[in-house]
This record gives sequence, C-alpha cells and structure tokens, in this order.
Amino acid sequence: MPRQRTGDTRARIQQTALDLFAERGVRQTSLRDIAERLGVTKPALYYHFASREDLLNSLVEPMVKDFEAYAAELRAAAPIPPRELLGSYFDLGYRHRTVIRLAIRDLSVLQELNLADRFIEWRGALGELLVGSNPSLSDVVRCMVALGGLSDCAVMIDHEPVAELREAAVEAAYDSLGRP
Amino acid sequence: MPRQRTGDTRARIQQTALDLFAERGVRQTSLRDIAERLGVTKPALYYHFASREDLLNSLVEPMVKDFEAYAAELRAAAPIPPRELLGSYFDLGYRHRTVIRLAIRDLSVLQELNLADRFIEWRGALGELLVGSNPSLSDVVRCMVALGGLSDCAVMIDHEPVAELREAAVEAAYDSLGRP
DNA sequence: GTCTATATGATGATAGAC
DNA sequence: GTCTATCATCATATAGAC
Repeated sequence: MPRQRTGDTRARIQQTALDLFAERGVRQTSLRDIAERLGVTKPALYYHFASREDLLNSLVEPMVKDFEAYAAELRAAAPIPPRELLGSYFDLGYRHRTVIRLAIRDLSVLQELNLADRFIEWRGALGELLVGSNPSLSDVVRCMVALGGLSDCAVMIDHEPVAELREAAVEAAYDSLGRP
Repeated sequence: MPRQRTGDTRARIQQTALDLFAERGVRQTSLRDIAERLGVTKPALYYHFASREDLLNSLVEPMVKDFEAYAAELRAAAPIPPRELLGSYFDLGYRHRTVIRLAIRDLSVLQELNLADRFIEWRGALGELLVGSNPSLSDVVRCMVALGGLSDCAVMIDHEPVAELREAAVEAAYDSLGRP
C-alpha cells in the first residue's frame, strides 16, 4: 500500500526532524541526516521549507504561541493562588516537553531563534506574580528553585503518571517558596 | 614589553578558548576563532593540544577531578545533615560555575566527553544520601527540585554576594525537601 | 514534488619550511 | 614554536531536468 496520501510530506519531514533532533541534538543533525532517514534527497526538503532555520522554527512555533497566550492570560487573571499558578506552569511545560528538551539540550537554538529573551521575560512575569516586584535575593532564589524545579520535573521525568508527577512537583515547588 | 615569558602559551590558549566558549558556546567556537583572537594561527594550537577535544578536555578536567573527590568524600562521611550536604553541593557548583555554564549551554559537550553518565551517577549518589534508596516519586521530585535548584542558583545567579546567595539557596532547597 | 549535479564556504587536521 | 599551504569532509543552499 502507498505510504500516505499526498500533502503530508511536510508533516513527515517535521516528525523526522523532531525524532533526530531528540536523538542526537539539533546542532548535530544535518539536513542530510533528515533526508536520508525519510528516504528523500536534500533538495526535496527545500521544496517544503525555505531553509533549515525555517524548518526548526516551524517545530518551535506552537510552543511559542502557547507560552505567549499563557503569559497574556495570567496578566489578565491576576492575582492567582500560588498553587494554581505553579500547576498551570507545570502543565505548560509538560505540554511542550518534547520541544523544550531540544531547547535545553542546545541552548544556542534559543539564541538563534531569538527566544532566550522571551523566555527570560516570561519567567520574570511569572516570578512577579509569585513574589511581587522588588523581590529580595531570597525571593529571587526561591523563584528560581520553584519554577526551575517545576520545569525540570515536567520535562525531564518520564514514564510516570502525569497526575501524580504534577501533584508532587507542585508540592515541592510550593514548599521551596517557604510560605509559613 | 614582551607579552609574557615563554611557556604560558598553552595557558593563554586555554583562557582564550574559555572566554570564547562562554561568549558564544562550545559548538559555535572554532579553532580558527580561538587562534584569531589570540593572534596566532591554527597549527600553533596543534603544537600545544593534540586535537580540539583534547583542548576542551583540559578545560573540563579540573571539575571532573573535583566532583569525583567530592563523591568519594561523601560516601566515606555519611550520614551527613541535609543542610550541610546541600551547602557543600552549592560550593562545588559555585567553584566550577564557569565550566558548568558551558556544559549546560551545550549538553552535547557532556555526551562527547562521556560526562553525562557520571553526572547522573553523582546526582544519584547525592539523592540517595538525601532521601535514601527506594525513593518514592515524591522523593525523586523533591530531590530534583532541591539539587537542580541549588545548581541553578550557584551557576546562573551572578553579581550577588556568595555568602548570602548560598544561605538563601540552601534554605530554599531544604524547604523543597518538605521536612516537617 | 522530487530528482541529479553543483556552488560555496566552513571545519578539523596535517606536512613541512623556518 | 610558529608559520604557509593544503587536505578531506562536511555543511547549507541553488539550478535546472523530469
């Protein structure tokens, strides 16, 4: 039987790229690698994507859109109970854990796509909702431990039931905030 | 006056490499870049280092040695009060924050130098000292938040007095362990 | 939409003169 | 110890046939 109906080559390229990026890293994966595994030639990729960066961007775009929507939503809904805020941040990270893993593994990807600044901005906005503006050093540290730890758990711990993982991570993050 | 007495070219290569690696990442820095900034040619580098990887290794070696000594010391000294353990782990990370930043920025460096497995092993040994063997999911999560958060603070937060940073980080990490 | 063939440039590494 | 000159290999990207 035929592989697929026409029109899905673009999606198959994206999936193959994502697989390879996850296996060996973004920088370590060439267009040749992607084309070979998919069973096409390099120029075929260029029919579907203007450049290597265009392909990479198409993989990261959904996450960026989602993060931006999340940040806007939070700004509108404040104030939010800390546990709720931490939980929704876990969910966000968990939803995009595949792409985030790529970005963590090769942070230059973030730089090249001009995402580093936006990430810092997002984190800053979240931190402000957690410990207010004008945070002390202790506040900054607790924010870093809580939000960093939350991301780590959502992204790095695999093969565990999500609900339990989420509950445990939110609890640890909340405790790290040191509320009485 | 002459730049330096003879015999320090090797060290100057290392310093230049470290600077460039920190500025733009390991993978994004070529031997050409290093040679150019130092004002020598590429073959000159090869007189002092057998290969690019040899140069990179020479930069990472002190950290590896120190981590291994630390792990051995802990195994011998157990049991250790949690705060003390967390504090010494902060110190370790802080001592080598420059090199750790490089490794975090491009995790493939760890893989190539076969350091990833050792890092996981070190972390595992530390975790065992914190929450025992046979940890629950909650224990695993709390370990990840505490130790990950400590490293993040030691490595990523700059321009802050170390003593205060250390105290705040240890406190947040300890709280994340959820001890009553 | 996919191919063959190729342009162009960067990389790590080496040979051999001085 | 450092140089000039060069190599093989890889990368992204394009031109044009089918």
